[in-house]
Amino acid sequence: MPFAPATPQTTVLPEFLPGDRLAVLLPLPLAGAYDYRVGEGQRLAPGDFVRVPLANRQAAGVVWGASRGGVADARCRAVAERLAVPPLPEATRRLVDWVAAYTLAPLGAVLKMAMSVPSALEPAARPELAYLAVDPLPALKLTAARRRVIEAATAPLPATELARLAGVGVAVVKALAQAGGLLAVPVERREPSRQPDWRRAGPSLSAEQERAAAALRGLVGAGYAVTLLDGVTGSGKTEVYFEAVAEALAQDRQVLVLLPEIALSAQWLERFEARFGAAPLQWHSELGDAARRHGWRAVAEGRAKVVVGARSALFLPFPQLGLIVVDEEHDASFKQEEGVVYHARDMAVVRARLEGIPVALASATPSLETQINVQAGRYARLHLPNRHGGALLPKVELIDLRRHAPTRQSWLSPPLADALGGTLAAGEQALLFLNRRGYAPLTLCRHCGHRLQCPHCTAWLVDHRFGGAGSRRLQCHHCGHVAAMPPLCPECQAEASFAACGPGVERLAEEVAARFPEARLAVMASDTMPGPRAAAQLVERMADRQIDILVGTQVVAKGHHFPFLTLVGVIDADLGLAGGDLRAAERTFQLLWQVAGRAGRAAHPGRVLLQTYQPEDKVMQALASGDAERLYAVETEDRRLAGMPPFGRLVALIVSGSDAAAVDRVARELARLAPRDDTVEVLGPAPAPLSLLRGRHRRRLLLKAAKTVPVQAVLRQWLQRIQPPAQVRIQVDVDPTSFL
DNA sequence: AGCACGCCGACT
DNA sequence: GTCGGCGTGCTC
Repeated sequence: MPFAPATPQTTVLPEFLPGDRLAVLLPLPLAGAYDYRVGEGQRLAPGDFVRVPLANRQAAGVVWGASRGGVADARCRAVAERLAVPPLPEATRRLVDWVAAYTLAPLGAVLKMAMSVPSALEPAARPELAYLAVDPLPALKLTAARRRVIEAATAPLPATELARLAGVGVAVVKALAQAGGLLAVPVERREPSRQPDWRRAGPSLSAEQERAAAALRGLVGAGYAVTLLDGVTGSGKTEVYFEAVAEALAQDRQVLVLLPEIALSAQWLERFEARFGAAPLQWHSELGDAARRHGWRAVAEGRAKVVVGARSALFLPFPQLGLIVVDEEHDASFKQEEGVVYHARDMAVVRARLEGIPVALASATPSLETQINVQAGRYARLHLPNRHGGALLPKVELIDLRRHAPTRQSWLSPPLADALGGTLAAGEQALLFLNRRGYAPLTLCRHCGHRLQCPHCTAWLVDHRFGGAGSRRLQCHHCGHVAAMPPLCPECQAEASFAACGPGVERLAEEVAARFPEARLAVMASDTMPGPRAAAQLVERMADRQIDILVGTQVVAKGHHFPFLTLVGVIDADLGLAGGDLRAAERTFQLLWQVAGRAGRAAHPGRVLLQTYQPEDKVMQALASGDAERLYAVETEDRRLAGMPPFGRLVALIVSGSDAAAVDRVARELARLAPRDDTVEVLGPAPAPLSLLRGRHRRRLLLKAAKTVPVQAVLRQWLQRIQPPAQVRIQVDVDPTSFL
């Protein structure tokens, strides 16, 4: 876990005057800032956005501070101009510095995340003009075309629309306006959207919720604090942290709510609007350019009061941040694995510390790291042990697949099939969970055993039969490679010899449809829903009881509320346990517990059936008994004994490139140059489990160190001693959470 | 990230 | 004989 050093919050900004040298950081993968001279008539301060000359072009950057020298006067060029945008706030700049130092990412690459909308720095586009006929019409040459334009221009219209209406070219409209026949008026700016209103009455909270809400409210405005909001599914965590949001708004501060991308659901937004009477600003990867530009500026100018977004929202330039909430804090998608490798939950804690504000981490299944921070007294904990409205937690039962084996090419064990039949007969809904997209994860030749593999990755091609296009195809889930099913086995040329092995959600749905032909069935997976709207529609149909059985991957687990769902069946509870991942047990528990929590949220008690080959496993036992504490205690002890995070530190180095031999050379060289002392241990190199990914060969090294070791300094020294050829890349992953 | 510089294949 | 492919290297 990263900890930001305590530092004073206020600094007197030095001003830079013409002729002074200063450092400008550019959003490019450069290790540090470049020196520039302040131009004539300019006054600049740290944080100012500026345009500077760079080689034969110009680039936007941020004044980072005083010059660090070392560049000849002749090479030092002048700042072109200061951009008309509020300066990047000091806390945001320090976050950029901190994240770069912690992750070993180039400083400029981190700045790029805070400058994610280049067009937002440009001066506002001049307002669009609308044209209206001048009345009375001045004397001018009126052609037939012009007359039609005058007749159409009874109300202000944009030029293109007016031209279309009059059946003329835009040139006619423009010329007529020039001649004085049309009056140009700026189009009225889109009405500023309504602001969330904290004065609205909140929902009635239970005594338990009110206690937690009061505690969180009390932290807003009182400095840095980390609080775990730990509440069972359906306990109303969201409503509790909304009260802290209301308090921050009352203090006229901004709020950032981070959610896993997938959980940015219509249902969450509905709840927010119900509480505050207006939508928050949404920030996610599918935003269009105009929305991004508007959003970035609204944050920078302090107009956006509440921002809800996926991890990248953490780097928005809030000038008045008063509260951060990280919902579903245990979720693995907060870890960014590409480019700048960082964990948004951990960096949110850092940001809160740098801003001097509280951060709330919410989850029904908190990560082990966070729980250990609570035990160590670093984080406070607010616990909501009961479901809101008295709903009962579902009963979790294990189905031992060794005793209740499904028949061949079937995935529903007799007890689960019986339960499904009963649920349908009672007119209730069921959810079948299988965390595998497509029809079958593996296709092999019955004659020679050849397996269909991705040409660019160490991965099987997944058979998709009922995908969007309707046609059958093979797909790699790592690189997106798509291929048709070959007519012959590429190895032995046998005809029609392919056999699908194992189930995906599509195949499971096929079986369910065959067994329960009368049931209304839907499949929910990230690839069966082209966007958040499709997901919302499906959730709505489910809530409307237009679906009897929903078959889904992990996208069903996140933030959806299905009031009439009473049965959850987990097809392969063991799926996440294989592979020796440090967090396999914890993650499997979190995912399945979250899936189980979909059942029985309203008046009906729910039932959860887990199909497993290892019912005696500690994870299965924890799920069946609901005793998470014991599982976490065992996991904590295991990690402590092994010196694993958070009791020790890990850094992964991934060496990759298209030339396997070159990659191997660099990986071996790294190992040879590895730091040798008794505080660190270097393991590897070893081929990565995904030893080929997107056409790049990959080798891994792992540095394991005691918690007190300054791993960044160790790594910097280590990496300084090696100069890999350009085609070979060394990626550093501090605190890795994935070991692929 | 851009953008130029620099060495090897298919065209006017 | 040129146009152009993208590998490599630099930008205060």
